[in-house]
Amino acid sequence: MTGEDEPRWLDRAEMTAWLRLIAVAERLPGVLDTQLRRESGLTHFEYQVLAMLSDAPDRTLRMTFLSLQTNATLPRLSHVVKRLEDRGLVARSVAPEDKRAINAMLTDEGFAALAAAAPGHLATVREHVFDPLSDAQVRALSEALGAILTRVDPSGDAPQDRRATT
Amino acid sequence: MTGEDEPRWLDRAEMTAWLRLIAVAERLPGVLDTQLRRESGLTHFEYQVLAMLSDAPDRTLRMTFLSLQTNATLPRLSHVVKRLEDRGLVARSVAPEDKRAINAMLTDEGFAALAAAAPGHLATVREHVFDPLSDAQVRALSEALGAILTRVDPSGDAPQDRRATT
DNA sequence: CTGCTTTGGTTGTTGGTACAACTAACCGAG
DNA sequence: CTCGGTTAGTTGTACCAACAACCAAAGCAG
Repeated sequence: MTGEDEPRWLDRAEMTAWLRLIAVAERLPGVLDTQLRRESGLTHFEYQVLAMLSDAPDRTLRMTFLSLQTNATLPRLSHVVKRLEDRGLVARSVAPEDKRAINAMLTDEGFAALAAAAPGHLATVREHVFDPLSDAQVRALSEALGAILTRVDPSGDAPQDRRATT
Repeated sequence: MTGEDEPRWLDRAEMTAWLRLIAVAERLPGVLDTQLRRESGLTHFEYQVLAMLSDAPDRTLRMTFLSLQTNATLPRLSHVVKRLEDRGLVARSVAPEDKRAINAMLTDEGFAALAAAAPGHLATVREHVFDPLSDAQVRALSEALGAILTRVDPSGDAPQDRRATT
């Protein structure tokens, strides 16, 4: 059916890069989650949601937009936002102009929780990611990851730099 | 107690790199898992375990070593290997020289499952990761990730290039 | 304004991972 | 040889995410 050649194997340089990429992809989320949960009682994903909201006009965003920006499926976001709402960190309301849509808004308590969590999180990110990198390495890393993202996320929704995530 | 300064905020270049890094770390595992589960009935983590074993002498490795190489905790590996054993892809046996240790060995069926899964997986890796990268970008990515790994995984256990993972 | 399709979101279930507690084997000091 | 500590691994629980099924509002054809 798909009369394609056997794709060529990875050479040694590609293999090393690949092993390192999956190692980072596997371990980094755990590092971030562990620090945030211990010191702030937040998941890294919850932190991202709060951070996105804190930077939005009126601290308010649509669920669908949030799910794209945070690399999450909509069901996942729905569950998480419900828990955040139960904890008083976020409020939900029906959007006036489209009664299907839901606006998630960061509450004052949510903002306070984010502000309390941010310094420790930022320190962790610096320590584990940026401290060991030179400026040139940061640029090179960013460029390579950007190229990968065009394939992993063809719609190109993810990395809208809206100023504050960390 | 820890009389440290507020760590400096991320500048714009760092922010972009950071957003892209967490986007890749969040989405890439899902892409790999989805393809492998649909086409081969394997998790990416299960695939890694089988691949590590297939490249080892006698297709046999100790649980602890496997857990380090695959970036997994020991409890996680224990659960997964048990399931793989139930499916006949792996066999476990007590190590003769240390009766605490367990040797996991790839069975013939396990090797067959790996061989069947490999081409599709390799194609996915090429398509989503290496196709959009130049050789220079691969080298730069690898170098930056290596630097990050020294912090995320201080013991330096992860990326022993044992030839075959993908 | 009727019916079909698409879009936005929620809910239930299932499966996998983390964390903590536990058992068994090894090992070194007395 | 035995006793405390360490290492290797398993088991149970609790939580989080993926997937599928579902509901409601919007859009659009006729």
